[in-house]
Amino acid sequence: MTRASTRKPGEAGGDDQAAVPRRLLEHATKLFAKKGFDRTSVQEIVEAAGVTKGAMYHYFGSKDDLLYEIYARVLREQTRQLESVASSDAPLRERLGAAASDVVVSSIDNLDDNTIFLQSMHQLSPDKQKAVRAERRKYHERFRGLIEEGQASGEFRTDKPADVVVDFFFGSVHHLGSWYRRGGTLSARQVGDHYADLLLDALRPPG
Amino acid sequence: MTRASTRKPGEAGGDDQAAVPRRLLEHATKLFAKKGFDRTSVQEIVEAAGVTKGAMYHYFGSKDDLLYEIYARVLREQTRQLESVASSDAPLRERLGAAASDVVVSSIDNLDDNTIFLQSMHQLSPDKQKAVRAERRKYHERFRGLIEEGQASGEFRTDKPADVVVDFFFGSVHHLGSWYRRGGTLSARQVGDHYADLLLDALRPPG
DNA sequence: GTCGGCATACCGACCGGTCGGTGTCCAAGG
DNA sequence: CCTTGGACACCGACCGGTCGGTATGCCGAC
Repeated sequence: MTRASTRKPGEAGGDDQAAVPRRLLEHATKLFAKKGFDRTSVQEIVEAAGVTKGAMYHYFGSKDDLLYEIYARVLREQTRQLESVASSDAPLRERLGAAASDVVVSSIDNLDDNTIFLQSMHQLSPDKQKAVRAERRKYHERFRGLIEEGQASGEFRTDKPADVVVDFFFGSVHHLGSWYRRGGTLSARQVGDHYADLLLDALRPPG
Repeated sequence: MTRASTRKPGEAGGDDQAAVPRRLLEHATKLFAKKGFDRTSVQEIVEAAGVTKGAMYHYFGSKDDLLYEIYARVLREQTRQLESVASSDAPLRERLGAAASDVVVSSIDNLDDNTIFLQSMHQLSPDKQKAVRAERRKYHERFRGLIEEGQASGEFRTDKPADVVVDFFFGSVHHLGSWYRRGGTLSARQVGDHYADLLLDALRPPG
């Protein structure tokens, strides 16, 4: 019977013909999010993707690698997005609000990746974990910079350390996956705007 | 050689003599928090606790049971605390502030339990998971009640759904474990008060 | 013919859970 | 006081099964 397809490896097509690494990543993401990293066997992943273990270990060095690639993709995308918003020349409140709302929307759009991030990060090998953390910290620092800018200009309260506010906010963001359900009453953008408002208003100088 | 101790089973003592179930729970908590539920073998737990597998399966029906007991303990304590604060006759803002600050402090005091909650809940058997979720929802509903009370009285803004605010806040709380480190510059209570302030100020009617 | 891109068969390690047995304490009988 | 018996707490060897990873072979393209 042989796996259908006489196509070239890199060639795109319908769904079946999508590049093997992409299919693997895609199905691994879904399974990791649904059952957790440890509970998902390599066998399940390759079956879902319609290939065999040989194929997987041809493209990825280990099961860990699969997880790491998922992280890296998410981090790259979020970092890119933040950088683009934060460095515009709009007023500070708008930039922070947009950054906050955007990260919520993108977290909801990719709820699976978000869930994995939350639950499985500590299962990565120590060095890969370190790499992820470093990237993550850079992201947080960029975000914190926006808050500190507003504190320096007097727009934001100064009685709350900026890093506490950052951790406060990203805690909320990371936990979206535990309550947000598609098809609910709120769209991703609505939640994003609510969250952004709550953040900005929490930052108003006390009076 | 025989396990030292001619004490009666229930009898308390130093550390070695603490009741076996307690010791198991204690070490299981630490190990689960450090390495995750799936990555921790029953063998490791019983070795850390200084007993054998036989002893563990004498007191707990399964590895899942161990995890469930840890959850249940935390939930009972937090629910008790919230109920006590929420039903006092202090002004609303004080009650909500105290509830918020308290849950942060208790989450930090038991960072391990908190970490486990975050990472391992989905590894419980479905029925136990359901039980935990139900208890958790009751807790959130009680908390939400406080916010709705303030919205009804005009003290709090009404343009943000109370349940969104609750999820926003508890996201932050659940994520304390990913950044708070003992020995840092902030005490648990300081963080709690910061978080409570941020929540209360985010709830001020917009102006 | 040889090289990338897979498939297939298989290995060794480990893991949760079980189960027959053992030591200890206590209560009752003599 | 000593014996007996049996409940309770625990021991530790063992088992079936699973999993990540590997070794090897095949096959079409160049």
